[in-house]
Amino acid sequence: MEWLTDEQQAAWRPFIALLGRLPAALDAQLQRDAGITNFDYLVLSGLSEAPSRTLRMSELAAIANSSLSRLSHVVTRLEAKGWVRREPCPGDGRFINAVLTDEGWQKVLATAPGHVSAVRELLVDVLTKEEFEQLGAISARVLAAQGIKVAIPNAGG
Amino acid sequence: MEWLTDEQQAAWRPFIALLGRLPAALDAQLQRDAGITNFDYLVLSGLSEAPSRTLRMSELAAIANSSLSRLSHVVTRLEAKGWVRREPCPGDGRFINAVLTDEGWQKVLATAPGHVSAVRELLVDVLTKEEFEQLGAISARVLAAQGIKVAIPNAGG
DNA sequence: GGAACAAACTTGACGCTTCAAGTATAACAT
DNA sequence: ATGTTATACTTGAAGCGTCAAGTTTGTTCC
Repeated sequence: MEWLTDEQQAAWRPFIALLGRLPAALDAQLQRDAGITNFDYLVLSGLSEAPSRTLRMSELAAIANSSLSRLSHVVTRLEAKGWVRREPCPGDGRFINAVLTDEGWQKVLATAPGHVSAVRELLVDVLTKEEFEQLGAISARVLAAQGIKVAIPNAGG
Repeated sequence: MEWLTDEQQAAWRPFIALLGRLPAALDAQLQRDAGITNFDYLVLSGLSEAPSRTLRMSELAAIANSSLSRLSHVVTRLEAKGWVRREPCPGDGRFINAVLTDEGWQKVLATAPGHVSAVRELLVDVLTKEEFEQLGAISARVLAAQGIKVAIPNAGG
């Protein structure tokens, strides 16, 4: 085998540190201010942007970068809090629609500003416009290599 | 408040997807081939690179981007597997040294090649040299804004 | 149209992470 | 020298994620 070159390590180390720390920092803000996890937020905000605030479990799992199993557990918790409800899909009994309730919508509205601020403070505002775009492009490329395409709203895609 | 612009979202979405998926992919390889988590590996390899394969718990926590609590639990498990042992520090009774055992060293040797291959396949090889360096520089910058400095071996730092 | 297969989702158990609290040692103040 | 505060770490419980199985509903293929 061959470990990474010094140059590669100089890039790898900061990146893996970021991978470890940024999610923790984002989670900390959401937990403190809204009592939810980053993943909860991803699920709620994913639903909030969908037509009729409704998505099939499997679609929602793709948006939240999650296994169905994980999503199922989380939706059970979110349902218990009254933010989401499940509805069987009339056409095909295998599908389950997750629907954001009005209370869930209110939760998203209440939570978004603080979360957006955290994203800005931790990431967006410490980078130049070009750097942030590069970060996005690089991320998209890594995901594309795994066959994953990320949906971007308002991007004609 | 103000949500992100379309341009910013076009960068943010792929990035957060990467944040969700890459650790899972790395964990999957390590779990399958070595029965350990990414975090376990970070701890073991961190020790393997330290002088005398020994680090104080708090230093190791910094290297592994972890809380002391999390590290303490993990070291307990790694100790049970015979890969790490704890030693009180003679000079200052508050410090505890974590020491990589010979078995732990062997585990690192056995695990590293597969892990490195995964890192290459998932990340390094799908990017150009320039992109990978940019990714490292951007990561370092984001961390620096939090006051975090990442140690790079063989970099005169 | 009935049996085999597949797809979508759920469930339970186990392991890991986090949080709050606790212990033990050292440094500091008076 | 003694009480106070700070540092380094541990511990237990509660919550979350993962994995392997299980359930239910559709599809396919003679």
